Amino acid sequence: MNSDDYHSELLRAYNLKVTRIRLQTLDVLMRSRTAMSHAQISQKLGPKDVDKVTLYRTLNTFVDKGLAHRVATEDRNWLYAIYRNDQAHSHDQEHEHDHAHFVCDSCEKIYCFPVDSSALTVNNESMMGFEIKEKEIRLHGRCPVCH
Amino acid sequence: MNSDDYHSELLRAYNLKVTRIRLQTLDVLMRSRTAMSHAQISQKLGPKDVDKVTLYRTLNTFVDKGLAHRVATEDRNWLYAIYRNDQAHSHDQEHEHDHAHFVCDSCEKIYCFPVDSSALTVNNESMMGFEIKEKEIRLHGRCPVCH
DNA sequence: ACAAATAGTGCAACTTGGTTGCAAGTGAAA
DNA sequence: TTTCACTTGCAACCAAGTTGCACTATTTGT
Repeated sequence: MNSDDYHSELLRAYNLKVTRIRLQTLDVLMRSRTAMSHAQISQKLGPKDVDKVTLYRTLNTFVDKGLAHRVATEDRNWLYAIYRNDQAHSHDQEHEHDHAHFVCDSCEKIYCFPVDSSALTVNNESMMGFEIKEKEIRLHGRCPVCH
Repeated sequence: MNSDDYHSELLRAYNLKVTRIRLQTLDVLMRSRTAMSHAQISQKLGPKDVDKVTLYRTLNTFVDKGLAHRVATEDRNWLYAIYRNDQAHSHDQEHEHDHAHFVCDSCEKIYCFPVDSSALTVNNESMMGFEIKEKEIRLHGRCPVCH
């Protein structure tokens, strides 16, 4: 099975029609180790080949259907990343989407990591009465490439 | 010492000239338990009384000088909160600004919490080679008010 | 294999949140 | 009280993302 077939199946599994743009977008995201912005994806796809609005809608659809997730960066942009099988999330339904994001202060790339959410604890009394449903840990520093 | 005097001193301690707008902005932020958006602050101040650009600049200045910090929300806005004394941060210089933010999924307010950063760990082999300088944990759920 | 129904695409115009440039006003050090 | 750098207010601007609408492509049923 080639990667296009694989991607088609993935799209269908999420009740999405298989279109050229979705396949290409999915492919770009799958190949990237880091979460990508609209602009970055658009560039990879060839900006003339894909309308910016269509790409925004494609990405939003991926997020809405639970195929991808979105991270807001410090400079008020969004980055998108596909949920990967190999990024084993907690099997606890509640915390299925717990995340660790690593933000490189040098190249500004954002890496997504699998994380055992039970290892994330906040030991503080002032949090009494707050019901925690989901956790995201965001780490800043330097990635191996920029080291 | 009244609160204005206190705020004046705080501003001076951060090498900022004491102006009406800074005092008022500081006051609004100090009174709030949650991080506030430009729009929220502006409303508290009386939108006619403070130019939006000036408020943006005031907030940016606070952040630049280390008096406040900024959290990017999911919907690409910024919220601002003063670093408080009573929010004891780790005394480890490196991780001085480690944070826990609680995002209420109902009222969308963001609460800042003190946190013992050493309690935040990500146990994962795939993070080899990543140098972590700062950590932020972001928790989603329901705050006591919306419970 | 084909047509109808449904969903996706492309374009232009728009909205929102935030920034820049510049002239005028103000705080604080001397 | 004068000076000078810093702050403020206004208008114009910018960039990211969205909406409305006509058109096109994918899917489903036959």
